[in-house]
Amino acid sequence: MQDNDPMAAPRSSLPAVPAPLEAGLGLRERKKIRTREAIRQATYRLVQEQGYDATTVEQIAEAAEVSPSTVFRYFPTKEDIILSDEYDPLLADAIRARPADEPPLVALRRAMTDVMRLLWEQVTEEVGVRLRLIRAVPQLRARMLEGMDTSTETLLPVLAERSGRPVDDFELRVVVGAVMGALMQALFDWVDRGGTDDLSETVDRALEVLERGLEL
Amino acid sequence: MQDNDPMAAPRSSLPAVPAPLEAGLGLRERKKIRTREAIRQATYRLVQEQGYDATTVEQIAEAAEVSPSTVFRYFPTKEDIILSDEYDPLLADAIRARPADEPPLVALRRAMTDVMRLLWEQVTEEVGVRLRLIRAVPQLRARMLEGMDTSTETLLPVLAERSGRPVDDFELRVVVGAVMGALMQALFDWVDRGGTDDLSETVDRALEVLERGLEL
DNA sequence: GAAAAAGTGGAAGTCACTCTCAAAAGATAG
DNA sequence: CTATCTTTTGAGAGTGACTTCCACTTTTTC
Repeated sequence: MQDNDPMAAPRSSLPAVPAPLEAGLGLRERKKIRTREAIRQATYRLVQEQGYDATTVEQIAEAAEVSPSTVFRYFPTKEDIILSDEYDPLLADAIRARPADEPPLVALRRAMTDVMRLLWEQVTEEVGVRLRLIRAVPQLRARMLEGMDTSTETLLPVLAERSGRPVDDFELRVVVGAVMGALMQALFDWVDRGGTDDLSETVDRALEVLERGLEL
Repeated sequence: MQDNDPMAAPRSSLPAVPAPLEAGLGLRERKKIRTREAIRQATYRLVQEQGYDATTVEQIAEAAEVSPSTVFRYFPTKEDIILSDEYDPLLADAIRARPADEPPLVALRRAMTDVMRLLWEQVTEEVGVRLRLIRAVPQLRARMLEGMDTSTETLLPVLAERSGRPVDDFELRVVVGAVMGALMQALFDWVDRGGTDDLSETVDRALEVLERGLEL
């Protein structure tokens, strides 16, 4: 029992992927995926019905038909049940996939809107629910912001490579920070506007503002 | 008993001011200030000795010679003992104090470096300790980021006025978000570099990058 | 089919945080 | 300066997230 936390969840700022295809996996793995999904579903349902704070882990456990201790085996914290996802590597790949002669910021923008579009197509509804929750519950907002910091660390090496700068370059870091900050506000603005129109377009507009040089 | 939480602490992303002058206040007020300061001091000391998680509120209460319930009367959460400050209004004023013909971003940069310089002169040591803690403890980092979001909301109306845009203007929001994101990474970079050189200069350099248009 | 590995539930414990209430201390009116 | 009113405090009893530990069951492996 080397690895006593075999299902630790990566953290980021975007919704979780839908259940991966249960292909060619042992019974154990399939069950794990289902349990994980059951907990997540139960959580979303209960939280929408009763609110985040009013929903206890015990209730979640009961609804997902597992014990409370199992809930914590799958997710390190209650917050993570809602916040965990695995989009950072997706975004990193999307950037790497852009033509090498594209300037870093443009590549980042295109990659990001691509990923957003994908997201939007796959899990439209959940994106809205999640972002609305995050906007409303301070604890979740704080944690999402931490996720953005994590994303920053993921993105740094990728953009360092593309721009030919060292990973710990001051300007690079500042620029990535600016992008994340801008992105966040764009997402919030989208939620405040009702969260109905195309998310990827909102993101694209935000990053365009940065490219044009932050004129006001 | 209208106001049952008379000492609620404003939140932001910068260190707390040193104990305000206890001028012409009743005994009651003076005691409150001292209690608040005692709690804060005790917390800083214990946290540096034992680490953040290892320090319980009970210990803090004991060291500050108050009851645990009193600690929570003064600070809404343990995190706030370290994070609470009142710098947002200071920054807002500093911006308003800039000449009206200065472009918004320039005014913001100058105001911010001014405030940072002031901070640096007044509470050099605490700034370092605080930022190092924030960098190291995930919970605090998350909460600080939430503080940046709060700061964003404070700054928005001020910059809206200066730029002649509505407060809910999309581009405005994105730009302020970008500034805060950049600022944060600049602070982290400063901590990582040892936190010894001039903080206001670091901040100034970061905002310069934004003004120049995020080239990489 | 038996041993090994992995996953689960249950119980007991810690700690942040809330609520309530009565006692203490400071402000205020006469 | 004393009686009263108001604010602040501490004590105690919760709640709920999270941890740790252990015995038990289920899958995998040989």
